[in-house]
Amino acid sequence: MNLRELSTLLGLSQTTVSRALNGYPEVKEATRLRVTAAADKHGYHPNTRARSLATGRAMTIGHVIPVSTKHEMLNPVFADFIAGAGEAYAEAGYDMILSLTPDDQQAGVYRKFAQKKSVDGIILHGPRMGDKRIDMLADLGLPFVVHGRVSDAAKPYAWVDVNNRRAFARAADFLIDLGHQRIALINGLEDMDFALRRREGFETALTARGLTPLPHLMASSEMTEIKGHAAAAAMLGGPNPPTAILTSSLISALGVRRAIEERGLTMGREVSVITHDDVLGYLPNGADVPIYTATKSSVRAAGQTAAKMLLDQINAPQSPLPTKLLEAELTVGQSTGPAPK
Amino acid sequence: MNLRELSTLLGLSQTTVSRALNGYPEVKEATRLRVTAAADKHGYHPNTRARSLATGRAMTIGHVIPVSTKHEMLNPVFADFIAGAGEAYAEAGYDMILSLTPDDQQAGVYRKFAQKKSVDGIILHGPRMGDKRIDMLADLGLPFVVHGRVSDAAKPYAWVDVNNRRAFARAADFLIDLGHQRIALINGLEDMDFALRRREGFETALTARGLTPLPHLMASSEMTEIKGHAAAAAMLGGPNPPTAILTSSLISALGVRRAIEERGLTMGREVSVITHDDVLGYLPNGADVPIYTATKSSVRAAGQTAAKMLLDQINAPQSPLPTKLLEAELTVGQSTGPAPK
DNA sequence: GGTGTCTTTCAAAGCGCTTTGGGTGAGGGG
DNA sequence: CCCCTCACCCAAAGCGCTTTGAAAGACACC
Repeated sequence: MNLRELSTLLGLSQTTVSRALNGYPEVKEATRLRVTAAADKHGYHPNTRARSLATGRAMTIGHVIPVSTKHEMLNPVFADFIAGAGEAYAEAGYDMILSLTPDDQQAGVYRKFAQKKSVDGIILHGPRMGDKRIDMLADLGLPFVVHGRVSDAAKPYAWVDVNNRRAFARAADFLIDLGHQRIALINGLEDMDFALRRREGFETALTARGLTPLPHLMASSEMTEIKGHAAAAAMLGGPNPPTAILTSSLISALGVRRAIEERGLTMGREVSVITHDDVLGYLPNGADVPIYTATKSSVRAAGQTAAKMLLDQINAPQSPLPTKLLEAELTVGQSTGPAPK
Repeated sequence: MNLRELSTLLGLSQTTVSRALNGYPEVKEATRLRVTAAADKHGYHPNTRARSLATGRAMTIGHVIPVSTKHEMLNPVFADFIAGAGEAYAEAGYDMILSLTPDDQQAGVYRKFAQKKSVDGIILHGPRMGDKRIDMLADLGLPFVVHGRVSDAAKPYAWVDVNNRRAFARAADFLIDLGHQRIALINGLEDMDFALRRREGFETALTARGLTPLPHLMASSEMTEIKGHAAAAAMLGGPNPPTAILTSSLISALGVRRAIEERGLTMGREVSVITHDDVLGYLPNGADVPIYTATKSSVRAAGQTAAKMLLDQINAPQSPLPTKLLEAELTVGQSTGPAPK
C-alpha cells in the first residue's frame, strides 16, 4: 500500500492524504479522520526512503562505534549507552544506524555519512586524547554530540560526560578520610580521555591532602577481570602494598577482589576497594546493600540525554552547543573500611 | 556534490556517469577511469535515499533487540553479536539499523520495517519458547535469520545456533567421567529457548549415565554475577551439596567461584565448575591457560555467519532456507578436577 | 448579481538516483 | 558506396513522497 493507492482508494488526491496524515491545517477534520482511519486499517506507513528524499531529513541518527584494531574489543558500555539513546529515538520517531568501525577508518565513515545523506546527526563514542574526529565533524556541518570529552579540541562541540575528575577525587578523599595512605589506582587505558581525567582527579586529591601518588601503585590497562586481577596481584605482592584500591570499572573490581582473596585477605578489611560503576544492566552492584563502594553514573541515562541533546541540535541548529556534565554519586558499600592500624 | 553536478562537471550525461560508477559494461574504460577519478577527488558518494528509492533496495539490515520490560536489561551478548554482523555488513556495503524494542511492541516494529521499506532483511534476537514473531515475519515476506531457535515454530525459518544440547551434554559427561555424582546446573532464564536446550542436554547426559537430575541442584535465573553467587551459595550451603556445577555464562561463573571461595573451598578441587563461554571480548577466560573449563562458542562469529546467511538470502530469495548449527568446543581449564573421594 | 474572503482540494514539480529505450558515429563486409 | 553491427553515450521516465501555487466551491456582504 502506497500513497497513490491509498488516495485513489479514498477518492482524494495524494496531496490531501499526505496533508491529512502529517497534521496540516488545510484539511477538514472530517476528511482527516476518514484518511487516518483508512491508513490505520491498511497499515499504511510512508516509505521512509521516498519521504526522506522529499523532505531532506533522514530521520536517522548514526552511531559510530570504534573497534580497536589492536584488541578487537568492544567496550561493553556501548550496549547500555545505545539502549538509553534508543529510547529517546524511538520516542521521537528516529531510527538509529550503527557503524562498527576500526580506529583507522573512522574519518572515512563520517565523510560518507555526510555525503550519502543517510543520517541527520552523529553520536561520537570513545574520544581519545587529541582526537581529530571532532574538528573533522565540525567541518562537515553535521550535528553531533560526543560521549565524553576531548581535552584539546580546537573547536567547541556538544558533549555529555561524567565528572570523572571529581568522582575520582571524591573517592580518593573518602579513602583518605578513612585513614588510608597507600592508595592505588587501577585505571583504564590512558589514551582514553576519561581515564586521564580520572587519574588527574585521583592525583589532585592525594596531593591536596599531602600524599604523593606513587608510580608503582598506578596501573593502566584494559578494563577486564583478568587485567584487574593481574594489576592488583602485582601491587599486593610487591613492596609497600596498597591498603586501598581505586578501580575504573566493576569488571576490573571483580578481578581485584579475586586477587585480594587469593592472598587470604578480606576486601573491606585489610584492603578497601572503590570502583567506578557504569550501572550496566547485566552487572548489578549488589541488590539491596551495595557490595562495592562505588562512584555511580548510569551510562544508559547518559545515552538518553546525549540523544535528546542531539535531536534538539537538529531541530534548532542555530542554538548554542549544549554540554552536560553528569555528577557521579558516591554510594558506600561493604568494600571499604578504615585503614588497618 | 550530486550526480548532476558531477556529470556536468565531466561533460557527460548522468546516465553515463552512473553506469561508469556502477560497473556497467557499456562505458569505455577510459571514461570510466575519468569518472571514478573525479568522483574520488570530489568525495562523491551517491545519496543513499535516492539510490534506494530508485533501486528498491535499502541496503540496510534491521536488528530488533528485545528489551525486557520486566528487568530493563540488555543481554550483553548482543554487543558482540552485532560486532560480528557489522563486519559482514561493512564488507558488503550494507548498513545496520538497530531497534531496541520492549517485548510487547515487537510485532509492530517488524510490520513497520516491512511497510516503510527501510530494511531488506532482519535478524531476530533472543527467541523464546513459542515465539510468535517467526510466523509473523514469514508472513511479511521479509527475509530474516534467527539467532537461536524456536522449538515449536509452525513454519520453517533460517537460523544460526549453538548446539546447546550437545555442549551441555558433553560438559556433564566430562564431569561424570571425572567421578562426579552430584552435578548442579545454574541455568539462564528458562523462557529463553537456548536455556531450555541446555537443560535438556544436561538431563539427558545424566540419565544416560544412570544419574537422576535433582531439582534442588537446578537453578534458573538471569545470568549475572549476583544471581550466580546466590544460586551457588544456596546449593553449597544446603543438604547434599554438589561437587560440580555447570553454569550458563562466564559472568555467573564469577559469582559461583565467589560462593565457593566464601566457604573456604577451592574451585577445581572440592568443587568443579564448567561454564558456557560466549567468548565476549571484554570478558576473556584466562589469557594463556584458560581458568575455567568451558564450552566455548564465539558469539561474534555467530553474528558474522548470521549476517552472511541473511545477505545470501536477500541476493537469492529462492534458495532454500539456510540453517547453521555451531558446535561448542570443550576446553579444559583449572576449574575442574576429579570428584573428591 | 458581482465581488471578495475563506476553506478545501488538486495538479504538478521536484528530491537524486537507476534504468529503459533509443540515437549517433565508427568500422567492416558486400 | 551502402548497409549493418558494435561501442559508446544520452534523454527521459519513474521510484513514492512532500510541497508549491492555483483552482474551485461556499459563503457573506453590499
